[in-house]
Amino acid sequence: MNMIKILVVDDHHLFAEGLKTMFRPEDGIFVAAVTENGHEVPHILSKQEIDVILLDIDMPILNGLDTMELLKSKGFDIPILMLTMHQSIKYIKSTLEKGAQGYILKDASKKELVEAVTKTSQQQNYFHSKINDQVFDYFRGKNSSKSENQNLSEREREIIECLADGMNTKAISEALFISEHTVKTHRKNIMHKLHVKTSAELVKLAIANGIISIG
Amino acid sequence: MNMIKILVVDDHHLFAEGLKTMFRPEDGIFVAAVTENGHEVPHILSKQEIDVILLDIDMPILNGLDTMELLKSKGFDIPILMLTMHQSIKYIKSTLEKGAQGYILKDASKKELVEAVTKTSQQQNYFHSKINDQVFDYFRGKNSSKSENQNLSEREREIIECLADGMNTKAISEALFISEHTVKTHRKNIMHKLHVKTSAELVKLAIANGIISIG
DNA sequence: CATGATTTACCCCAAAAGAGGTACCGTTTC
DNA sequence: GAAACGGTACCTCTTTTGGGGTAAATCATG
Repeated sequence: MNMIKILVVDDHHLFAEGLKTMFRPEDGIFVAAVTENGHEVPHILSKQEIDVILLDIDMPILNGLDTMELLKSKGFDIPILMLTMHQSIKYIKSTLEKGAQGYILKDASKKELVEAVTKTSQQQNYFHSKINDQVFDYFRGKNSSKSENQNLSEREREIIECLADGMNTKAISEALFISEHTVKTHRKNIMHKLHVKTSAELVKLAIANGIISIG
Repeated sequence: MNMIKILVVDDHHLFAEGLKTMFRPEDGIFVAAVTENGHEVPHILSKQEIDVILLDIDMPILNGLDTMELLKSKGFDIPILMLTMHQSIKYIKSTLEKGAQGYILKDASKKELVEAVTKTSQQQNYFHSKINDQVFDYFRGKNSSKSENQNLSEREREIIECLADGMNTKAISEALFISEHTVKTHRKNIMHKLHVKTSAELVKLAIANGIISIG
């Protein structure tokens, strides 16, 4: 039986270190490489054979989604299993769109991870049961409130960022070199799109959905 | 040399599982027990000898801070090393106040963790270098802008949560059975305490500092 | 080139927010 | 028992928000 060679990309050293020692020969899985930086992945892939990439989403330098983008642009086509603590539909959706093979949570059991890695290596999809529920929920409510969350224009995102930074209409208009009327129109449109009643709620929703960051 | 017996309390099975296999005899550390539920800790402690508790903060059923509270109330006095991904001063402050022996991040190295556990078992304090910086920063700015971030009253936190949920003054007053005047007074006081100019900024800051959650 | 999305800008108007006060009543703490 | 704090409530006032419109210029893209 051939061992499945995996590459772990995770900025939590301890977690990656733990995975390394967790797999036993009888699991059929072997951690061939570990890195905490997405930028290093192409280099590793060019030097050694990897069957599955275990990819964390939250990473400081290059996050999981951007890492997938990088790999795609470099022509790599290795099955990717996202391993993360997030069950937000936003992340799940993004990873699926970018072509991830599977999605598993950090609170999964070892058995589930072994199954996930095995399936992924065979080009099969794997989704943690908790994730499945989320996905179903999402598609059930497809043409209701949540579908339009992401189609904000760049300008609209800018406005939200300004609002989150405590700027009022006048300040925003000066910062973006547009009239106060325009700022008001944007804010109005955004609030209508996202179905929120106040700027405060807008900021919370924007943070929750990753539209803006908390930096 | 006596092995240090540790109890790992973490809802991320994979992480806990990884720790279990990571420690080697030469590290002098041995994972004696693992649980994902803070409620089970007293029971485990009464059944077996534990030298150090490795405690995660984010847990669904009983979080790390409440677990510490529970242990204190039951009279247990075993050194606790907080193991978490958060570097927010809020968590650090809370854990210190509750008497944690140390604080280490999940992106630490194995070497650092071994050092942390060892020190903790000897009743010494351990703080990850990243944490140290945070703590110093905090005390440096003690009587400036950031000092009052955390001393919001429970009522004030409630008000922020309502604002983040898109409620206006009237809605909040009805939800909390107080007058609109009172809501305005609270909001005013909060904004003054946290030095923010708008409710939108307030929500962002509250989320960033863990005062409210994005649920 | 035509259609649609984006960005821009304006109108009116009611409601809410925000900045400045004061003040009373319980706790807790010194 | 006085002081400090938290929660409550009220006042006035100006500024801002948010809801309802309309509409032009620009950009993208089929």
